[in-house]
Amino acid sequence: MLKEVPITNTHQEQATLLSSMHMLNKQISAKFEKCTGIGQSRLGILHYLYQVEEMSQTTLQKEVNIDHAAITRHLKQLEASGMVARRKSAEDNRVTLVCLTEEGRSKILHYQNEKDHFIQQMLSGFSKDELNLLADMVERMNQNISRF
Amino acid sequence: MLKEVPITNTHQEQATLLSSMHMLNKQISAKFEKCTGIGQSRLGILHYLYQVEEMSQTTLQKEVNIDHAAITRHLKQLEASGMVARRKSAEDNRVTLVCLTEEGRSKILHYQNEKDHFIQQMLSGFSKDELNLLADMVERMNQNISRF
DNA sequence: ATATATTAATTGACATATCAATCATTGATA
DNA sequence: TATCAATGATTGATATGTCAATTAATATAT
Repeated sequence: MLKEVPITNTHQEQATLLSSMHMLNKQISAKFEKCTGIGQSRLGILHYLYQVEEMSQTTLQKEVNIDHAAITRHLKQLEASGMVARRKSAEDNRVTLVCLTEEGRSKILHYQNEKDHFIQQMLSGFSKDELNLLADMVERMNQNISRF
Repeated sequence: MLKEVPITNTHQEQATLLSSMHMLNKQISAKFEKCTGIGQSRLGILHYLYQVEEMSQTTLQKEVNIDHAAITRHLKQLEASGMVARRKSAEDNRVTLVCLTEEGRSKILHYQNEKDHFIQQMLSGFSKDELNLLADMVERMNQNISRF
């Protein structure tokens, strides 16, 4: 009659899992920034800019999946720190085109290295199968809650 | 000479995984609050208070692993909304003791139900083995970055 | 052609988190 | 016991994110 785990514990375990994921994410955010010197979102923006010559803010916004307002503010700061340059589009005066500066292009390599190192540490001890399954589960959780 | 995956792709896949986890977490935060009507941290605070008669803010802070300042602000709002009550400790006038009000104690049941429902949805299609492995991997990632 | 819609970007108001500084109280010590 | 250190809570400054309202430019429709 005994299953592996009483049904009443399942709820508790899953709640604990959610809580653990929440805490893990907070840890990751904090440590990522500490190790790399830049936040995940900010580096994500730079990452997309790196792969392209120029990009409108809206395109960028859709790629990195951050609010319009947040993009504007990130880019302002990145511009102020000399990492990116912005200019109005000639064809459509509403759009602002963004690109990495030379300085930004060289600095991002350093950030990427730190990021890779961070990830290596975070995932050390994980087998290839585990990583695949983890990616799969993350994807499925995303799917499951995307309907709401 | 061919391994399963060229080494250069591993970095990219892991970076994608990190990014997916980041996005998942943002999704979870948003949808959780939408579904339950309260944020994860806030409900976490109530959850700990539920299991106990009274608690000092510092004890609570350590349990939920949120900054002192954030705790103070959460509790102020929870007090304003009638969910919790606070009083100074007689033995030590520095400490503030917190407890759920009757109203808070009854409302939390509703929140917990919504939360359980949310989690069920999020984890639907996950086998017991998968859940165990996921919990294990989350724990290991946490361990791996705790040193930094 | 002019009024109306839509689109891109910005700004303001708000929520939540952190860190650093401060205040009040208590404990320890010289 | 008078001083100094440690502790609990609060507050202020700052960072990042959201949503809603606004502004400017372009597209559409009558």
